This record gives sequence, C-alpha cells and structure tokens, in this order.
Amino acid sequence: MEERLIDDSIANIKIEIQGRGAQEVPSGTTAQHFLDDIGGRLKKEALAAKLDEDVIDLHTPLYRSGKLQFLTFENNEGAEALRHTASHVMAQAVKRRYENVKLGIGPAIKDGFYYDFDFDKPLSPEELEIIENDMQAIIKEDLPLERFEISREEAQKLFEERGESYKLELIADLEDRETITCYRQGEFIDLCAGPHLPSTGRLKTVKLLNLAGAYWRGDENQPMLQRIYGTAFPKKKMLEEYLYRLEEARKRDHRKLGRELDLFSFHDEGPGFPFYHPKGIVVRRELESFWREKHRKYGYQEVETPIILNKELWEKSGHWDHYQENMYFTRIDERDYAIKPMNCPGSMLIYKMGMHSYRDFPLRLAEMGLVHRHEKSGTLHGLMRVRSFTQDDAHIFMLPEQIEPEVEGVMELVDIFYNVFGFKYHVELSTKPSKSMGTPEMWEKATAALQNVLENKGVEFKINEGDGAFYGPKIDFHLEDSLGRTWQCGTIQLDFQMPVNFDLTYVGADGQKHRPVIIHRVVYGAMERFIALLIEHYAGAFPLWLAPIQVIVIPITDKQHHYALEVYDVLNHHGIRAELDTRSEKVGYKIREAQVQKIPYMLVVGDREMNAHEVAVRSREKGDLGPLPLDIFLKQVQEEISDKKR
RNA sequence: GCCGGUGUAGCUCAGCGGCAGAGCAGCGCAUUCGUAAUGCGCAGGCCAUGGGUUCAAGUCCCAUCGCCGGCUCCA
Repeated sequence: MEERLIDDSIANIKIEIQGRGAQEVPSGTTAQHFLDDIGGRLKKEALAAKLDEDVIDLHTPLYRSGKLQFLTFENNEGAEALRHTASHVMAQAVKRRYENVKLGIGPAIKDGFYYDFDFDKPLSPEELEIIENDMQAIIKEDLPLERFEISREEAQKLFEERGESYKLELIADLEDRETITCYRQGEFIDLCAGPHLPSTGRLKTVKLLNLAGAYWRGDENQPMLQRIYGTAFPKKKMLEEYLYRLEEARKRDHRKLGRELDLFSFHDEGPGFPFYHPKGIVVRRELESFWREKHRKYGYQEVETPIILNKELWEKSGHWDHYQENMYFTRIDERDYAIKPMNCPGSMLIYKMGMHSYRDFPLRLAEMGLVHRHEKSGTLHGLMRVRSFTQDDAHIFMLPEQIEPEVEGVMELVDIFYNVFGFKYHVELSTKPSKSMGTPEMWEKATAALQNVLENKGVEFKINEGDGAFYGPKIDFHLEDSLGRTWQCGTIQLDFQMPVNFDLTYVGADGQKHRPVIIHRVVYGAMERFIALLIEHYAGAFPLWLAPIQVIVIPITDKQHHYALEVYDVLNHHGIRAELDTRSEKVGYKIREAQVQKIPYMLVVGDREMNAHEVAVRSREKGDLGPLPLDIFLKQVQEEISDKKR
C-alpha cells in the first residue's frame, strides 16, 4: 500500500472479494464501501481489512487492485487493530488530562495493549479509572481516525512542536523511509503505521488493567517510563469472560497453591531460596525417579559434582569473565571459591580423569545438580525464578559427526517427557550473545548444526537473536504458565568452547588426539520451575503417580476405625501413599477437606463396606464411584500409577 | 537492579489519628453421623523492621527488608 500509483485518482482498480467475484471501482474507494454493500454481520464485525498481504484500514482509500479480505476480532490482525486504536484513545485521554506528558510507544499485544508515557509525576493506580472514564468520553465523541503521510521533515517538525522527544527518536530510526505515516483523531496525532478502526466510536469495551514501569526501548540505561496495560473487546460480554478467565488463572498460581497444598515455602531469611515441605518433596522425588529411569534407558550415566569449587576452575571455564555477576563466592583457608552456577566445569573434571576413545562416544554424563545464581531481586517469582535450583543436567561428549543425531535424540527425549504431562511447548533457537567466547566461525558452525536438526525434523521454531549461552548457541523449549507467560525449561546447548578451555581430548581411529564436542542439555530445566509449571498446569490436582497423598481412607463412625486401619495398612504396604482420617467429623466434612486438598481417591468405609470387605470409592474428579472390593481397587490404583495416567 | 503498589492472627481480609477485630484454620468438650463445611467454648498479635511527626500512630512521614505487577536479565 506504500507504492500508490501517481495521479491515478481517475483510473479504476479491480478489487476481488472472496465469494463475490471481482469488481471494478474508481481508485480511492475504501474497504468500507464494499462492506456497506455486503452489510449484515460482517459489516458490523469487520475491524480492518487486508488487500493481498497488506493489512489496511477500512476507511483508507484504495489505490491499487488486489484481493480484499475483511478482518474481524476473530483474526489476530483484526483484534490488533481494535486494541491498537484503544491504545491511541488511551493516549489521547492521558494527553488531555495531564500536562507535559510525553508519548513512548503503544502497541497491541496478546490479549490487549499498552502505552508507555513519560509523566512529570508518577501515576497512581486509582487514576486508571479516571483515564478509563475519559476514554469512554472519547469513544462517545466518535472521532474519525485519519491516516496521513508526511515527509520526514514535516514529521520531525510536527513532533518537535508537540514536544514528543521519544517520537523524534523513533522517526530518526525510520532512516530508509521517505514518508512517514501518522494517524489523527481530533486533536491527537500519533506516529503510527496502523491500521486502525475508522472512528473511536467503533470501540465498544475498554478496560485499563495495570500500571508498570518499563525502560524506554527496553534498555536499562534509558529512562524509565510508565506503562499502562489495558484491553479491549468488541463485546462487553467478552471482556467479562476474559476477566473471569484471568481470575480463574490466578487461582492456579503455583505460589497460592503451593501454600494451600503445603508443598513449599519461602522465607525472609533466604529470599529466592525455596524450602520444600514433605508433600512438595514427594512430587519432586517422583519426577526425579521417572527421570532416572528414562535416562538409564537412553544411555546416560549419572554423576554428582561438588557445589563449591575454587576460583581457578571458574577462570578456566570462562565463568569468571562471563558470568561473575551472577555468581556467589566464598573463602576457604584464605583461598577464593565459587558456589557453582552451572554444572559443566565439574563434569569436565570427571571427563579429564582418564583417556577417552572415540569408541566410548557419545559419552552421556547426567547430573541432578544444585546450582546457585544471583538473580536480581526484582526478578524473583515463586518457584519459577529462584536463586538456587536443581538442573536435570547432562553433558554429552561426542564426535563432531555425532552432533546432529545427538541433538535429535535429546529433542525426542524432551518431547517424550513433556507429553507425559500433556504440556504444549514452543521451541526457540538462541544465537550468539554480545558477551561470548569463541570464534565467529565456531558460532556459525554450531548455530547451523542446531538449525539443521530443527529444519530436518520439521519443528517450528522462532529465532531468539543474541540469547545463547556465552559458550554456544542453544535450542530452548518454552512452557506456558497459567497466565500465558512463557518460561524456558528444556534447553540443548552446543559447545565447542569448553573442550578448548579444559583441553579435552579423545583418541580417534587414527591414534591421534582430537577435540570432542559437548552438548549441555536439560529436559525439565530446573526442578523448581518445572514443578511450578506442573502445579499451574494441573491446578494443583496432580495425577495419581505424582499426588503427595494418593488415597485417603474415611471411616464414617468410630465403629469402622478398625477396618479403616486395615484398609490403610494394606494400601500402605503396597506402596500407596495413603492417609487415614479418624477424626470425629461427619463424612461430608472429611470429604470436603480431601477435595480441597485435591486427593485423587477417597475411600469411604461404613458398616456396609466393612461387612463386605469393600471400599466405597470416590474420585476427586468424578465423585462417588460406588463400592469395590479392596483388592480390585488396589489393582486399579497400581495400574493407574504405573501408567502415569493423566 | 529499576518503576509503581503492598505488608494487621497460620490463611483471607476489615480497621486509616483515640482500648487491635471478623470468618476460616488450630485446640478443648459434646456429637457417631453415608459422599464438598455439626454445635458450644478457648486460645491466637512487638499491626514487617528501624527512625520521625503528634498529647496520642496499624493509621501520617522517611528509610530498610520482604512480597505483588511490569521492565531488564535468565533454567
């Protein structure tokens, strides 16, 4: 849409609309024109349009032929137009009410929009409601949004007059552009590529959600702006549903469930250092034993290396130069030591203990390693981001030609693990960071190898520029929390550097010494983070194999205590994590409590069950399942556990 | 680390210059009950910490710490 034809206002253009054929109309006709013709629901619901591949306004004249398609809220791009317009309306409201406020940027994002402002004095959360009301007024005014293009010079003058220094920076960055696109609604003008709704009145429901700080251009050396987050929907009901979903998601928050289910805790005495409670550690140990079982099968050997190692080791590994600000240090006998932030140097020392033949490769050394990293205080987040965590690490020593099959093998392992829990995940390829070791060729080779595997396997991935480890590029696996925030879990890092730093060798078929290649990889990532994600994923209702308490026996009266104890003993002796509730409470009360604790099975035993040597099974999800002979129940439960049924 | 908010009983919260409260949980007693809350009673607090203002401070101000939402950073 940039390359509009010169002086074509008389010429006709040919617009094709799916299901309606092509028609010739005068150049300068708008998408809205066709909509008015079509009418009906689409007319009401269309928010923007697409001419071939260009997303455009409904109300901006068309100057070229093409295929026209209408975008509603159901299309991502339609929703973005709606929310982007909402962000402009918010900015307009803010500019009307506050003096000397400068505009940053205000894009549409997943589920909403934000706008960054530089205020004279900080905004308080109460003011959001006032701004929201002001927005309603602007919506009522039904101001048309006008798109216009001006020259760079004009744009500079325009935003300079308005005191918009941040916008001037943005314009300066649009170096290659002759003309600059702006949108105007009433007295408000913004630098913007669009598209937008035809008028502010087309916005129906807007809601401002929260207030946050954000560095200008995401750079911590730049000024901090105030960001207002909000959302917009075409229907009030959709907003209500969204807010309800948000509230439901908050109930799944692992920090809340962790406390309610007595899984773990944090204390002021050690911010960022998690404490596992008895129930929490059950979940973790189950995950670990599953991990050990699978890793043995996949050809890994387990090792364990010390938590504290001397400074010289970390100098050699490169951590001293590249990772120091994240490390903790201590002194022993007047000498400097570091608490390990990664497990690799320890494994390197094990590798170096003897000679290695190419025949031993790939050598896979796995380690459940506890690492400590100094994370900035503001980044700590429950179990998701902590300062000490256990990585389910492994280092694979191998021949260069084993890279691709090994990377592939790890990817398969990750897939197997995540599928057991029913996790959906996405993959990113992280490339060379600014702070890194090794030659550009090494990085290129390693990055290409990883990309190759991803492409050969047909895995969708996005490239995460500059986010690799300091010693090599990586493939990252990301999982979503209950609020849709994503967290990196699994990672596969390719490393040509550590073998050099540690002078690692193997003897090849030629009898000569060669340099091995290393993969650093984790599957869960960090046990802490993975457990946090599991809690949110299951909303605290762990599948039977992970449940801290698997079965609770609930006698109805004292008369059945003896039999209930017998049932409990049988379960317990068969390795089932069972509890017995002999308190003098009504069944309803005991069941409620067990439900709240999300215990998978409740066994109600009264006179009937006692006499028939049965148990009345109640499932957490399905409710009363009726009576069953104890041995049958036991068998079913054992099967469910060993199948790791979800 | 930065910006904003916030911190009262184990949990959820009320109190916002004038004697520290409620519900749930806990404990005791009674109750012996059939699938999501039995009744009565009793306890429980350096109102995050340290300063300040005031005749008087959970309450107002400042600082520190923790936590929450973001930003930056990362498993």
